[in-house]
Amino acid sequence: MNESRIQQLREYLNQNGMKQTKQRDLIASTFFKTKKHVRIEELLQEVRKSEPNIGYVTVYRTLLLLKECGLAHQRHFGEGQSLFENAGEHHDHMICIKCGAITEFEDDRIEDLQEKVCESFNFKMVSHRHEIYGACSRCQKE
Amino acid sequence: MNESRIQQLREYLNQNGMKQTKQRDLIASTFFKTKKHVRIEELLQEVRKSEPNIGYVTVYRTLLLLKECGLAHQRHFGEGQSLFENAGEHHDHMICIKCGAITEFEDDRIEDLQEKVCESFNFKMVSHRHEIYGACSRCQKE
DNA sequence: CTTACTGCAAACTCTTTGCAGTGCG
DNA sequence: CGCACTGCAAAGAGTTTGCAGTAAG
Repeated sequence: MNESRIQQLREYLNQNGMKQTKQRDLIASTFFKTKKHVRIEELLQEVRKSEPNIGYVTVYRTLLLLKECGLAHQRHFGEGQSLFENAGEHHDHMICIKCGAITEFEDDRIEDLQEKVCESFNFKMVSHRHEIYGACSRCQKE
Repeated sequence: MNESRIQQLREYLNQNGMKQTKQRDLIASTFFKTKKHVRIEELLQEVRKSEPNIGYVTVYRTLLLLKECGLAHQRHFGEGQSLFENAGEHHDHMICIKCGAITEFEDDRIEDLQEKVCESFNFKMVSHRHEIYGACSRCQKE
């Protein structure tokens, strides 16, 4: 699974005369291991466990690269920093406005209706985001 | 319509020992006249037509105030600045990734399914955003 | 008169770019 | 070896805060 993505990245690098480096390998494979959404700073901390000298900018640029070749999506929940998520793991999000917990959901019926809405506007969908904000079950009790 | 919102704002101000000022009145009423999404800078330009000395910060703080009392929503499409939109004019958005045009849509069936998803997760929805990115009909032709 | 508001300027936060040195191919 | 990549440091973009003067109640 991760292997095929690393492979995909390598092909992209080759095709564009870009180089494979140990930083990119490390950052990408760490990112692919991450299931959840990750912010640049978090991923930086993570990769620094193996390579303490890696810079913020390299992580940043590698994520942009992954985004470019379609292996990552960049999201902007609420305010503040970007979060990156693995492409292919598409899902929508429920975000708790109290504790910040992010729960994922997927509903094919919603996806279908979405397609229909697009058709009716003659709009060609490339991607979408659907986020629900509210209180998660744990926070409702308090 | 706008009147009742201004009224609502005034009540909120009173209840919280805050003051009614000509800047707030102007900013709020200009905001309520704006149907579409507005960024701070745009609203600033608009109100400066009547009151050239109004500062960015005042517009900013007034928008936060409106958000606080539920009269505005703050959104973060893509990257960059925030956009504020009138509460009550709920709709979802289709954003053209070429020309940036924002089209609004609403689909009750989607809203219903959304409610159901929340129920199944025991999640209490407060608000949501649903955005579709792609090419608008005009840009598809090019 | 007292207390909140305004508007300037400055501080912050996160992102993006410039550049000299490093290392892949 | 040449050219792309790294990592630092500095520049940007947008937002947020501190403060002295001003005005609402």
